[in-house]
Amino acid sequence: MTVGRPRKIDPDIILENAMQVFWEKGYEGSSMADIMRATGMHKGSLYQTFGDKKSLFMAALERYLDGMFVEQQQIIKTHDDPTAAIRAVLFHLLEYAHINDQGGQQQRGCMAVNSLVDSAPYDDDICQLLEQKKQRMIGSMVQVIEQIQAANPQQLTRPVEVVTALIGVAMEGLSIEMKNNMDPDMAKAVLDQQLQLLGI
Amino acid sequence: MTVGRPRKIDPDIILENAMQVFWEKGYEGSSMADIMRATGMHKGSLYQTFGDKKSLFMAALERYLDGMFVEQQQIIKTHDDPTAAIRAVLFHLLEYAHINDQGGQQQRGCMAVNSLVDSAPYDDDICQLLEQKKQRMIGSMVQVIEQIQAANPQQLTRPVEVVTALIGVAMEGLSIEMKNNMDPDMAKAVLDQQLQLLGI
DNA sequence: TTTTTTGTTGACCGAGCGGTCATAAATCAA
DNA sequence: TTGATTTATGACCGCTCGGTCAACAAAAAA
Repeated sequence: MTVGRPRKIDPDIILENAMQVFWEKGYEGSSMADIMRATGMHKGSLYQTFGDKKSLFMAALERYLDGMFVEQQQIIKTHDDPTAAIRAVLFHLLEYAHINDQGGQQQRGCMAVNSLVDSAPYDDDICQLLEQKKQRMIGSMVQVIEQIQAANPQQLTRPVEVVTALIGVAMEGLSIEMKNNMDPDMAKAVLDQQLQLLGI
Repeated sequence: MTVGRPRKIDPDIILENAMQVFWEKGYEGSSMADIMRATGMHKGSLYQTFGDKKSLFMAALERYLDGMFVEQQQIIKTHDDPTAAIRAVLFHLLEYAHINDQGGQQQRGCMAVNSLVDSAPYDDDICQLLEQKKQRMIGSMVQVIEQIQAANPQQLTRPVEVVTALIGVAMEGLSIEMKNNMDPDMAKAVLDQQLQLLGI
């Protein structure tokens, strides 16, 4: 076994709880006191484990993005029909933005989109992290869309880049609307319309 | 003339400068010191004139929204063709989000969309103000869209509410993308594609 | 048991925050 | 000139913030 006093709490659980706080309140809006409350750790330990607030935030954001990506890959894997796969992924994303298990009355939206507005513009590191993970997600979406095109060439009349751009923009818009209490069913209906327009 | 010491600066100019700060940095990100610097007023005067920080922010936000609305009405008035009118309004909105005359290297996005993410979720008053102004804007857009439908019934295959929802979501998404340095020409291209999809 | 290593704790720090207020300054009315 | 009225100023206040650190606790190694 390793030398020294053992950890009281698994750092992964700490990160998960910290992520929930950042997701709900944003970077600036979350104080270290909030995170202490949510994690049960004292600030000294948090700083020793994660460095500073920004590093903790970026670790939490990466956890969020990676967790989401894994879920998406699983969804894609469980669908044979690529159209069904992409729809399932996007509707799952909406569900993700809707849930708020911190007990707040407000919906949380997508943590990535939230960060895009309130953190990324003021920090290049966060900006880069988001861009990198976004490219990864677009990459896997492109694969699925190309499957659709291969199976049914006349279904999609527009280039893949246009389709992904329009989907991305719509998802970001919906995340914001949901954060401002758009009815989740309404959000799903809007997404459905957008996908119909695109032929998906 | 009125009794008492005259104002050093027109409150309207103060509000304009304060708005620029809030637009660029958001509500939480703007300190009263920032606003003092931008307006040339000392905090005592600001508090006497506007009450508190939130009231100042709401006044600035309302100024932004009303200014934008007036510009939109003018654009609509100068176009006979309703399709051209609605396109002009939306492309003008993109231009509006792109300009950054504070000298920052970052684009500002739309102040309303920014507020939707970083202020509205935590304050009912701001939320209400944004909702009210949004309804006003949707109202005037509905009028134009109904003109399109009246002139050419088979151009728009979907209900007005669906069209406005899809446009709104796309504009919000584009505002975020532009805030994260999407090329303005790219943003225009995406908007053009979205409008083509809708038959506008 | 003693030493070494690692994790935990909470008091403490300087800085910046939003907001207040007594005082000074600038105008008009008398 | 004097007093009333309004605006401008900046020192000041209490609070919260992110971050530090020396003392303490718990385990393995000696």
